[in-house]
Amino acid sequence: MVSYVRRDSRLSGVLHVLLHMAQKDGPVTSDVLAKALDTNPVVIRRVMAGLRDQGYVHSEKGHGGGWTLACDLSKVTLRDIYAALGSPSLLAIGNRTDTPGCLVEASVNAALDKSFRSAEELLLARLGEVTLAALHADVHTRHAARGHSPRKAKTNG
Amino acid sequence: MVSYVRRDSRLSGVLHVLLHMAQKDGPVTSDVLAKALDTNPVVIRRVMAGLRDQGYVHSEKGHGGGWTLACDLSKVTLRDIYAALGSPSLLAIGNRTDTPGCLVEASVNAALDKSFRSAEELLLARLGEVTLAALHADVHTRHAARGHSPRKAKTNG
DNA sequence: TCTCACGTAACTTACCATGTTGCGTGATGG
DNA sequence: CCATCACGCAACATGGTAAGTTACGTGAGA
Repeated sequence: MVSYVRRDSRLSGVLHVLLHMAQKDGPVTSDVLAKALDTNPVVIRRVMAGLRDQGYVHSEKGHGGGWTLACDLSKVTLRDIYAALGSPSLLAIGNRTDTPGCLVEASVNAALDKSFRSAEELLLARLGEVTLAALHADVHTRHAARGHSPRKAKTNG
Repeated sequence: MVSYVRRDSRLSGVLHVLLHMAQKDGPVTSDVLAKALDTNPVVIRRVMAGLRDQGYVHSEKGHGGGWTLACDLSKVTLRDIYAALGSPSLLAIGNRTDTPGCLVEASVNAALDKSFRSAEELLLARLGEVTLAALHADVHTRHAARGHSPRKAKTNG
């Protein structure tokens, strides 16, 4: 009855991947993406599976294959991506029990749940305000601020 | 470099304990509290250590010993208790890396952090609005709604 | 047909709140 | 003074999950 939850960075990772894909013309292989994120290709495929199933990206096998964007970046928000990952738990703290047999605990649960829910709602709302296009534009802005030419970006890391 | 975090229910547990103590006149032993929370006395002592160090509760050894409240319930909020527990992580999702060597990741981090921070701030603010006294009153309200006499409460669970 | 790249299952690892055991300390009471 | 109680604390065990890894299968291109 103990719910575990590791600090989940899948959303962060997926966004990183999507933005890298947005900077490339052709398909990008899991291997290349894995190197960019300093991780394993299988991890990339695993985490991208949900996005593929929901049509945000497309994958192709064989020579010249890899991952390509299959959506309008200006119409997809971080909240959409979060949902595509299966809407994992947002909060790291929670109630001891969902079905308290004790009035005291029921009272505690009610008070905490109220706060928890409002925080979750706010977070989801904020994620819903940010489009992938906005993020992509931000990357270019940061590049310019670094004194580089916006195109032909070096995309290590 | 992977930050782990189990669904933390210490706040929930501590609040449960404090409210039970508020309903008793004398000291309450870790053993009694442990039975109420269906856990181990050592766990109670461990989680209460922070509260004791910060003066919210008092502990006494020997015969007739146990835990007693040492604060004004109307002046202590859930946020105070949360802080006394060491301000554990609130969010279950986070960035892959805190120090990105990649502009793309920096951009992702910035966007997510903004949302994360606002959610955390809201949650803390909400917790800061609820006093232990309010929770205690809520327990009595729930008791009355159950058709019991407010005093002499049965405090199982 | 060989290589590439994804698809997927199975296993391992890392991490940490919680559970548990054991021993020490101080206070009460006989 | 000694037995008992109750906290203090260190040390170890447990359990669950994201991420890492290995292995094998499938389909597409050269």
